[in-house]
Parts: sequence; structure tokens; C-alpha cells
Amino acid sequence: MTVRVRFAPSPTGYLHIGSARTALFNYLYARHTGGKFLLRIEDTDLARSTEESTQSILEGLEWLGFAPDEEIVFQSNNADKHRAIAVKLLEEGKAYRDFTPKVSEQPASAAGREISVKDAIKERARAAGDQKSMRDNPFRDITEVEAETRIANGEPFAIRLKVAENGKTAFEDGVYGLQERDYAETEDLVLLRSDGHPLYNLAVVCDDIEMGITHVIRGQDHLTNTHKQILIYRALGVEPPIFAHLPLIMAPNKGKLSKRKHGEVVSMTTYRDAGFLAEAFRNFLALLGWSASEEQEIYSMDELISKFSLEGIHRSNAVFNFKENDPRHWTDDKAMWMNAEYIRTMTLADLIPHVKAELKSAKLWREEYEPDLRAVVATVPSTEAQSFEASTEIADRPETIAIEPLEVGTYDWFLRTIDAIRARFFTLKDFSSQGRAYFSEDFDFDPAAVAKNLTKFPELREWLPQLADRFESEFQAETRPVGSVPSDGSDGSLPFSEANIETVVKAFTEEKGFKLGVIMNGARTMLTGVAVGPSMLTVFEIIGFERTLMRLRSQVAWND
RNA sequence: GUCCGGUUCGUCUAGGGGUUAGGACACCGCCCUUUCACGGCGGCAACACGGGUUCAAAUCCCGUACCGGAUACCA
Repeated sequence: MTVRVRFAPSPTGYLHIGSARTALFNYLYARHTGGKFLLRIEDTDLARSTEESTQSILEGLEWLGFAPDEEIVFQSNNADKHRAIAVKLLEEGKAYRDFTPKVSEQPASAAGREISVKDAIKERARAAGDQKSMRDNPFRDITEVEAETRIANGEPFAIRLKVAENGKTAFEDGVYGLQERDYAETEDLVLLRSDGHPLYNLAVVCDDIEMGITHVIRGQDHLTNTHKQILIYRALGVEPPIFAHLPLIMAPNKGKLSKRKHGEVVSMTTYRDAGFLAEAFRNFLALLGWSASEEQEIYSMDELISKFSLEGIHRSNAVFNFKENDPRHWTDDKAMWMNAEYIRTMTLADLIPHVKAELKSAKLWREEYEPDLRAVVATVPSTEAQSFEASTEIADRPETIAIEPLEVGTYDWFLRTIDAIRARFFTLKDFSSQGRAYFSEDFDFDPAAVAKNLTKFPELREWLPQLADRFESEFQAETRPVGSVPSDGSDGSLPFSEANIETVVKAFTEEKGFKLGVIMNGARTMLTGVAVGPSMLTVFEIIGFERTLMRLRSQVAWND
């Protein structure tokens, strides 16, 4: 039997973190078993379902990389079938018409509606005490004649499943084990509303049957629904699929993680837009409620697929930990850490396309960074550059190309730069914000960095331009046009490379009788606008000779 | 109210009769260094509670507490 699973979100908002994890687990299970991963949009709640929501969910899934293996099913398209099935159950005597007038819903705000409904349910239950019977619907056993009369009078009716007096439903949950529920705990659930619209439990069962679903993997909030659905399966004479329920993902206070209360932080598109890598986020999500019983935490998609199993899913809820009013911890620290971990350890070949997209959207991308153009603009021959394309293992490449100064703005320079700055970055956004100075002359100065590294040492205002002069004389730049390679040493001058820069800066610092760090960090802020980054020698080199002179001489940072 | 689940560091988790209860994130400290959010080393920090069973319980059983879910003509 081929496994067929589905992810079935209802389009009443964006794709949130819990749904995303459900989608992930379904996807992993399908891939692990060689089965099919299907997608069904449960848009039967006409009042709440929206087209934007469907789009947003689809976007979220696309970002995460969970493409369905078959065409998307829209549940609302199957309403006629669902209706027909309800009628069939009615005709078979397995369901009955309930003429009880529908209790009109409060016109309460959509926001508070759910809570007030739940409160009402509790109130009702408390008031009823133990007296309440799930089998006391007055229309459960009315005669066909009476029913016909009422229909003739135009009385609207809902169709309810006729649950037997005695017995229980039972199923073996893939995660929670044996689940039993006495019929006395299950009401005669409504299959079809009095306005003719099918209800969730009916629709789900019908669609799952039609789609040939073999395993239903969904949130634990559906655990009790499952009993109702099994009743429908039985009434239909169809063997139920295997069910596996997932623990829920909670807010930091262990309460419900809701779109309304917690907003953006639970939306998938937030993470996409915040510069997260889908592979990193998937990895994070996989570890929320599942583990392979080992200490490894970083998993490639292939590893997740091969290691995933229902047995590894927990029964207890997990907390998605974040601090609402703390920008530094606006989302779960582990998610952020994992994203950073991916950024600094993945191969450059995998990272570059993401950086490219980010720089493009920030208008910082230049065609010169394209590898294809290297041959046209490169003046530094690079044999490593060719092996780069041939090989996917390029993690240690930067060390091999760091030997010679690279022309600013070329593909090789680009690779070196990305590799140098990524170590301290957390998201893709950092490449265009903190890393902006590497790609543009138009960058801002972080006030904290200016205060710490510049204004604290007023001497620097004169010394840094002097350092520029020193560079100029040592590296003899005046004969070369802006943007050219500083020097490869062939003209008799010193190459503008780390070792040489170090010698010059150290000599300069000693003359001034100052600490090296003060000069270096002053220069760091002048050159990059921030207080953190790679080794300053590397920064000098990748910012390049001409830009270094220009920025050291600039007074912009000094004028608040 | 009733039914169903759950409970190991702040968070994610490993461990399922004998462990100094392990790892990761976060936090703190030290080191490296020209800075740092990189890296290295270290620290803080947990078996909800009460009974049993057992030579031995975080682990098995019962109860309690707390948390969560469900209980809709929502999904």
C-alpha cells in the first residue's frame, strides 16, 4: 500500500508555525515512506475563508519547499458530494433530521467569538451536570410522517449522525497510542447544516476517502474529532486510515499560540521576509515535537527524511519561546541560532543565490558579481575559480584565494567578501544592512559604533586621514585609476594585502604611541559604519585600496 | 462540569529500573584577538508533589496538583 498523506489547512489566516510543522511532518513521512504528499484547502467555512489567506498559505508552503505531489483539492468544490453522502446516510437510517431551530449566533466581534463560544459550551455543560445525555435529541426518533409534515411546512433541518446508545470508538493513534471513547461522550454530530452546508467532520472524512488518504497526521486538537470521524467511516462502511496526532506548539506562557494575540511572530512569511533560510527553519521546526533520540541537531533535508518516524514524535506540547518586547529575542533563540549556523556553515555555493536575492532586493547587486562575467572583468587569474564551478565542496576555498588582492567588485572578490562577513550574521538581511558598506558607498554609521570607536578618541579625526596618506605613499596608488587593483607588486610597489597592511598600520600606530586596537577600530567604523566584523586586515583588503583611502579621509562620521 | 492527553535545566530535548541525569539554545565568566554577535574553554541550571512496587524508581503502578486539548448547525 502506498502511503498517501495530506496537509489540510483552513484558509483563515496566514500559514502559522504549528501548521507549518504539521505540513513538514506530513511531508517527511511521505518522503520517508516513498508515498504521496497532498494538499487540501479546507475552505468550507464560508464566513472566515479568504482568497488572500489561501495565497498566503501557498506562499508559505512554497517557501518551505513543500510542493504537493498532486493537484490541490479545494474542499468547497466537493460540497455537493458531501451533501449527497449526508442524504445517503439519512436514507439508510444512519442519520436523522434535526428540526431544532438554529441558535442564532452572537454578533460578537470575530476576535472574541471563539472564546465566547467556548465559554458558552462550558457554561452549558456545567449547568447540565451529569443529567446531560448525548442521546436526548427529540428528533432522533421521530416518524417519517412527522418529518415529512415539517418539511412540507418549510421547517429547516440539520442532518445529524445517529450515534448508537451503547459502545465506544477506539483507534490506535500513531503517537498517543490506544484511544477509546464511550459513545456517551460523543453527541449526535451534525453532518449537514440547516442551510445545506456540510460540516467539517463530514467533509474531512469524505475527502480523505476520495483522496485515498492512508495516514492522517494532524494536530492533537483533532484527537477527539477522530472519534466522530471514525463513526462516520463506520457508517459509510469504510475502513478508517491510520491516525497520528501531533503535540501542539504553545506560546511562552504555555497558552495558545494565536495569530491574533501573537501576530507576525507565528507567520511563515515573517521568517521568509526576515531573511531566514527555509532549510534552517525546517530544521528548527523538525525539532519541535520530534527527535531522533540522539544529540545531533543540524539535519539536512535528506537526513530528516531518512530519520523521521512517527515513533520519534512526542506526546507533550512544545513551547515556541520568544520575548514579545525584546527585539534581540523577538523569535525563538534557537531558530535564530540555527539560521546563523546555516549561514556560516553552509557551502558558499548554496549561500550565494540567497545573498544575491537579498542584495538585489536592496538594490545592492551588481552584474559583476555573476561568475559568468568574471572572465571579462577579472584581472587576477584564478585557477581556483574554475574548480569552484566543478566542485560543490568549496568550504575552504576562501583561504586559497586570499593570497592575492582581488579587484573590488568582481566575482572572486564577492565570494571572499561574503565568506568573510557571514561569520557574524544571523539572517540574510544582515548582508544588506550590516554588510551594506561592502557593497555601497551609501551606508549609515551606527551611532553606538561611532561613540565607542571614534568620538571617544578625538585624535583619530586627524590620524585616520593621515593613515590614508600613509597608505597612499606606501602602496603608491596615485598612478592607478579608481577601482583598479591596488597593486600586484609588479610595478615595484607593495601589494595592498593583509600582511603589508599590518606592517604599515603597526608602524603608524607606534609612531603615534597609541594602541593598535584604537586605530584599527576607528578605521573599522570609518570603513564599515559598524563596530563588529571580520579581522580589520581582511576588511581593509576587501574594502579595497581606493575605498579605504576615501573612507578614512571622510569626515561624514564625525559630523553628527 | 465531563472526557482525553501531558509534566526532565528558563526553552528545545536525551535517557525509560542501578548514570557524577547527557546535549543544544539562552544567560554568565575566562581565553583568543585590533573589535565582535566568530571561535575555544568553563559555569549556572531540571526529573511537579505524595504514596506504593523493588535490594534499587527520573524510569513501573496509584493518587494529587498544575498545564493543555476537546466538548459548535467553527475548522
